[in-house]
Amino acid sequence: MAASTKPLILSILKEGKSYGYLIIQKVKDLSGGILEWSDGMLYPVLHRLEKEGYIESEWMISENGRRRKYYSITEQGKLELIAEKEDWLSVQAVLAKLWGILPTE
Amino acid sequence: MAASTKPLILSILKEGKSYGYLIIQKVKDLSGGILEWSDGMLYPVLHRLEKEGYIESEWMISENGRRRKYYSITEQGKLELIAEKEDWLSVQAVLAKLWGILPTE
DNA sequence: GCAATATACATTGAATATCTATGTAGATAT
DNA sequence: ATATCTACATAGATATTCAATGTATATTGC
Repeated sequence: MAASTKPLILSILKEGKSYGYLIIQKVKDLSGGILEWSDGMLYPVLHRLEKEGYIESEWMISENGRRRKYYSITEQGKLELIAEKEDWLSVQAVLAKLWGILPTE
Repeated sequence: MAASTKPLILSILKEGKSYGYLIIQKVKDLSGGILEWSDGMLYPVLHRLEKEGYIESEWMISENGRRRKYYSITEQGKLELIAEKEDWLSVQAVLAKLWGILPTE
């Protein structure tokens, strides 16, 4: 389910700028190793989100001389995240009912 | 987000057989009117899920003479639902962390 | 010093998914 | 009568997905 990439990426970037490789690590980390994204899957999504204006990028050189493309969320991206969150929680609420579990807050 | 159609449809059919039009009503109902699926969106998904063996169908005639195609979940579909549920909850758990809300159970 | 691994980004392209528009048809309500 | 509701279906343009492949530098282990 790669449909979850959008809210996940936007949510991560809302916490501060990050770059492709680190985002993959972060997702793996937060999920306890369950979610393992490939780079070939992520980069096209980042490019698309940038093209759509939800995130923006800037090249930077890290301490060790490695080049990285840092992404940050835009104002438009923050609005989009709010909409994505609403959508997600709507579905989540229905599934929670069907599965007999508590809805999130 | 039509990626949620699969777990939603399988979850609804796990509660008992149903048909296209009623599934749309059920989703609208459970979501308090938020999720409004079009029939042109749903039917191809039903056909695909049947082709993949997760659900099966039979034509029936309702009390008022209307023809309906009832779908039921298969054993394979039940297994798939378990997997889908796991996937969903994995993403849900990560989003819950990022959003600072409680994870579902 | 060399090989293996980790870091870091990018694109191509085939396969698949999405969903609007459109069509059919009978039932019910006004 | 006519509008609305019930009920299913497909075509096809558009978008998405992701594995495979390619480039390049840094670090670690031996």
